[in-house]
Amino acid sequence: MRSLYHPSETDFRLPNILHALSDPIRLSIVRELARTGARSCGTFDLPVAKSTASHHFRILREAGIIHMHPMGSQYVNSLRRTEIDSRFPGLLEAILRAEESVPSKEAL
Amino acid sequence: MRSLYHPSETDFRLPNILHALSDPIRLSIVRELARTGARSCGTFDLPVAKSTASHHFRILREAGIIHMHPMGSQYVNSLRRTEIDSRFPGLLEAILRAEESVPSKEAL
DNA sequence: TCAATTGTTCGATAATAATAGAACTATTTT
DNA sequence: AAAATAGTTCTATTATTATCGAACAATTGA
Repeated sequence: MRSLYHPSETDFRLPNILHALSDPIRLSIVRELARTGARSCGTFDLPVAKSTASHHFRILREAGIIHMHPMGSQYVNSLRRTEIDSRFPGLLEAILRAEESVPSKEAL
Repeated sequence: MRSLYHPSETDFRLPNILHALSDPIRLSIVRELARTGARSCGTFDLPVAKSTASHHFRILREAGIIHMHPMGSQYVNSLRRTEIDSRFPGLLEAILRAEESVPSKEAL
C-alpha cells in the first residue's frame, strides 16, 4: 500500500479512457470528483463491496483518469483534469456535461 | 435483413456510447465514417471475420452511433452526428479530434 | 432460375471484466 | 501493544464480450 502505478500523459490511450468511463459506477466516481474535488475512496457511497470499489479506482487510475495520493492510511483521489484535457481536449468536459444519475444497487 | 433497431435520441445512454467507442475496431469504423461519409459495411477493411464485423456494427447501431440504411443488398452506414451532438454536445468532436494526437505506437 | 453478393443470425468457444469474501499491509488511535 | 481504520491483493465465481464458422435471408446479376 505504498506507491501505485500512474501512466504518464503520453501513455493515455483513448480506448482505455473510454472503457474506464463506460462503467456507471466509475462514471459516478468521476462526476463526484469533478463536483466536489479530491476525496478519499471511503467517502464515496458506492453500491459494491470494498474490493470491487478498489478495482474500479484501479481501472480509473491505470487509464490515467485519476491520481491516487497516499495520505496517512487513506488515498486521496483527484481528477487528472489538466493532463486529460491536454491529451484529449474537450472530452472530459463533454462527458461531465452530460448528466447521469448515480446507479442504485437495484439498478445494477 | 429487413429493418434493424435504432434507438431514438432520448434513449441514448452515455455508458453505452462510451462502451461502443471503447473498442479499437469500432472506433476505426466511426473514424472512417466521419472521414469519408456514409459507406456500406463491406467497404471497411477490418481484421475480423464477417460475422464479427456485423457484431461491431450492431453495437454501434444499438448505442445510437450509426444508422444502417438498407440499400439493395447492402446496408449504408452513416454517423448519427446531429443526434449525438444534440444529446452529448462536444463528445464526438472530442473523440474524433483525438485521432490526430494518437501516438504512432500500437495502431488499432 | 441459378449463382454471386451482402450482411445477419445462430451456436460455440475463448477472453475480459465485474463482483465478492478473505487475507494482508500500512496507518492511526486507544 | 492491541484494536480500529483504510484500502489493496488474492482467489474464485459469474457475467459480458469478442471471435469464428456455418447456416440463413434478401437482393442483384447472369
